Amino acid sequence: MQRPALTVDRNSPVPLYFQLAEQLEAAIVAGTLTPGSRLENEIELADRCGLSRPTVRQAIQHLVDKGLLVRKRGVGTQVVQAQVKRPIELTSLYDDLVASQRSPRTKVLELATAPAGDEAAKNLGVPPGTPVIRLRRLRLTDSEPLALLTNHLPVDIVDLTAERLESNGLYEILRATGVNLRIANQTIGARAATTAEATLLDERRGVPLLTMTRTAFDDNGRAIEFATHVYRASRYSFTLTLVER
Amino acid sequence: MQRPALTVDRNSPVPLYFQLAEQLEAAIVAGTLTPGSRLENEIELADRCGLSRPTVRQAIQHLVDKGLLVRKRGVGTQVVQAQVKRPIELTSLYDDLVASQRSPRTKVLELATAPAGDEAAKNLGVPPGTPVIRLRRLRLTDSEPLALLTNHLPVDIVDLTAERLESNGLYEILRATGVNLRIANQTIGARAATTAEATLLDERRGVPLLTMTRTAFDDNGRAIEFATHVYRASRYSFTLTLVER
DNA sequence: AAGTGGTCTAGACCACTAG
DNA sequence: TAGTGGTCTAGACCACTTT
Repeated sequence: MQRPALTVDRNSPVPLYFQLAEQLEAAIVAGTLTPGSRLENEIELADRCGLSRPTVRQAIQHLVDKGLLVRKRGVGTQVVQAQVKRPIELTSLYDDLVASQRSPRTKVLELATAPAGDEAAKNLGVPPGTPVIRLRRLRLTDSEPLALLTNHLPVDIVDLTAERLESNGLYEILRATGVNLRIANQTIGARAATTAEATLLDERRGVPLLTMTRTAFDDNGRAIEFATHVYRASRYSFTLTLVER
Repeated sequence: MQRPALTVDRNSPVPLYFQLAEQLEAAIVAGTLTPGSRLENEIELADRCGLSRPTVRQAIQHLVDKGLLVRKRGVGTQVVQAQVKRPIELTSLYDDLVASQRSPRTKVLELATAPAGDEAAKNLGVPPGTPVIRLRRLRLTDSEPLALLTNHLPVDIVDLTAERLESNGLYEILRATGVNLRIANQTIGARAATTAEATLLDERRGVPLLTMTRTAFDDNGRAIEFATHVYRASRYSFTLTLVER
């Protein structure tokens, strides 16, 4: 049983449950709460923090969803033993790379408005032939090609410039414009590189590529982006953590 | 604003919030609640079902996590427009295939106890050389090879027989033995098929394969399984839905 | 100004697990 | 039997969005 120091600031605009969750997470990351160790029970935790039990439960549930804690009825709450890896999130590759300090670079290959093809139209929920923004970028890290990114967006979402796209991720630009991405459907597969792809990615024709297609929707349910990305399998893979609820 | 019929059974052992969530989900699937439509507010919903607001909120939160509903403060709760696909879950490929009615078949290629190699030992958290169960299976659907599955398990988890493995998924067997899988780390990538893999999968050497490695832990945080699977990219891909919280 | 979801409280009873 | 988390209630006040 381990009892990390916990204090909440009732004058902070940050919700109390979130303050508690952050402190517990920090204690886990710092090693103050060791993997496999048990937390105090919820009542005791509530008393010690001066919070109600439902608020404490909300904080714990947050960390259970994150895969950091495990609860068992009749037993208690334990710190997960398994090392949790960063899950696939609703973020862009650019954000991911920045987060892992990989100094990404972007080369805009195409930025144009063109009639939507059948696939893009279907995924964006617009009639075929509707003008859409078509964007193709090459993403590099440490001057090595990593991925070829193709995106389609409705024309009225955001004004994109090649310049801005070379210094910011697409999702970052969307967020700054006030677009709130809420839900996305993704498919991950593999296929052989075409000659054109191989040339751009500095590989040979036929090498395995990891593919990801994604349709992202904002909080109104409107399709904001249809993406078809291919990654060099030799330099990229997806990592995720699954939590049984 | 749409008001589906909702009733809860207070004598049922099923939690009230779950009963409500199920009925709302059923209404969404059935089309009674159409995409984009708004639900009643939480107070009204609570009154109409004879439940308290926190219980109603718990039901709604469940469906938000599932990606079926979206909540916006000051606005209301809406049915998501985007079609939600089945996410990657902590289930086996076998279960997935059965669920999609694909009549899977399994051929056990190897089932033996052998000293753990470095990678398996590291992922299972045992010293290298510790005896572990090594399992290799070929999974087919409609008599076509689909994937080559390699698993390592600690010897004392479960008694496996080739016979049982040919008629049940590994996860099903584990569940039946009382093992509760709680968390798993997965990596999805791609690479070219070796000659041996190509022969087994009825492909040619060098074709792109989709790869998945997974380490699964039970609710005590003990590593139960280390899997290395390769899929024919021409016949399989991963689908998942991301929800921004 | 009115209506919505977000947060929070202080209790209560129940189901499950362990010794 | 004692202790744990799971569920549930009936309120309260606040922050945000829309009218």
